[in-house]
Amino acid sequence: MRASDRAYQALLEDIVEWRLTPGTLLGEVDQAARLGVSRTPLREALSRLVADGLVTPQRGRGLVVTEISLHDIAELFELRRALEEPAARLAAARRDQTVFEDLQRDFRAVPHLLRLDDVVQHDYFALVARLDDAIDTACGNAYLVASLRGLRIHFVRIRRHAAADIERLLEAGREHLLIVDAIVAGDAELAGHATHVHLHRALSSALTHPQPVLAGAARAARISA
Amino acid sequence: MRASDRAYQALLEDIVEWRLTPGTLLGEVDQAARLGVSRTPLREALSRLVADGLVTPQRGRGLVVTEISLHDIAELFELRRALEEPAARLAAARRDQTVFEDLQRDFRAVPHLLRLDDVVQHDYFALVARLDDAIDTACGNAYLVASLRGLRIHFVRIRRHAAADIERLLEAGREHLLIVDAIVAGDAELAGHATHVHLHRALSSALTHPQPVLAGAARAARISA
DNA sequence: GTGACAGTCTGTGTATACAAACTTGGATCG
DNA sequence: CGATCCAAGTTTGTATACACAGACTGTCAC
Repeated sequence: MRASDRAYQALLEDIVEWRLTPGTLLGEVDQAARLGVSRTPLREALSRLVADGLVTPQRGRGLVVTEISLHDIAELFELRRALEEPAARLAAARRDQTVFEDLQRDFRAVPHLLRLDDVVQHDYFALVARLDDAIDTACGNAYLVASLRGLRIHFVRIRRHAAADIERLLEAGREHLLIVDAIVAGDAELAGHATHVHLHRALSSALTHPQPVLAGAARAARISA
Repeated sequence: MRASDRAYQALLEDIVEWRLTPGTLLGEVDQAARLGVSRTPLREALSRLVADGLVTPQRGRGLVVTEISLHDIAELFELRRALEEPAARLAAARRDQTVFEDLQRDFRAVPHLLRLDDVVQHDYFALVARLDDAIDTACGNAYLVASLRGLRIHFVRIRRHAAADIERLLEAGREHLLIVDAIVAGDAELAGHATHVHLHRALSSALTHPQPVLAGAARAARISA
């Protein structure tokens, strides 16, 4: 594996897992030393992260981990709606039915999954990731999928510290199930609208339960400013 | 200006203007020598182009200028619809009215613009670019705008050698005018649907008038394969 | 005491040198 | 005659060194 790939993966993980918090200055020599690579591959990794939007060049300071505010989250949800509604519609029209029938079974079992203990929350996210992959494959549009992948990186960062309200997860499971049902039925309109509903609920939940980490991020931003 | 930026701009122009045709192998030493920069900034420029989707890593051969087929164009139009419809809707809701009233005047004058001679086609594209910028500003969503910008790069490449049918351009002007009218009126539904109509017509036109360059690209691909 | 200027220092941008991997051509063996 | 292996060359990946620019600090002058 290439050193630049390792550096990219390591930095991506660190940012997404909030080990590198928003506003953190990413000096090339520091990070290169920390990750055990030289500056050349590290710079490539950083430029990829800039392209992803996880790192921002800040005039006079260098590269910093991108800040994320509640307003950013609202904008991200707007873009997500723009991309995921058409993706769901296209998936409903072009799907491989058996794949989504499997997902149907698994999403019906979500209440079981979440009732056991709260470590299984991870399993639930893995299931959602499977749905995302299935939709990506089914919608059959490489450019759309590329945009979706770029967008989802931001959401795994947000989700890491989202309020893990079990009631909300169960509700989200039901919303996802409806999307899957619609795709199985080949009902593009319903798939799109069910996606709209799901994103609306998810955003409402995110905005009414302000996440502690975001408050922390805002504080860090004020300090570093 | 940084050497990596100059290299990026130069390569971008070369690809978009079809001086570097699809399938062309971009050797690092060759291009670095041609552009008068060393390999380090050139590699950064290439990685940005890969992120843009204009250059593709081809296993075993190195980096090549991305191929573009009629199928790709259809997929690009799907993504464009996904992004531009919501952008138009948001712009209608959040616009600064005076900006779009100016555009209204200019789009009404398009028949004049195009009747003079066919060099002015360039002025027409500049006007469309102004509309794009106005919508970007008005829709007030940085993430959506970033995705749109990434997408538009592909369309300037396609458009360079699109069949310059004057009738189609006049029709496109009328379609754009309707979008502007809807935004001025604050009618989000109409803005979205007018955008849909415009993109549908544009795609139909692109598919029914197969562009000679794309045929050339396909031939080049066969030769290099 | 405050402001401005200069010097130093840190950090990014670029170039070059070196190493490793892959491809291609040729030669040898089956 | 064909296939496989080896070797050489080309090309990418990585490291390091050097140069330049911008920011901070200290001192001097007003």
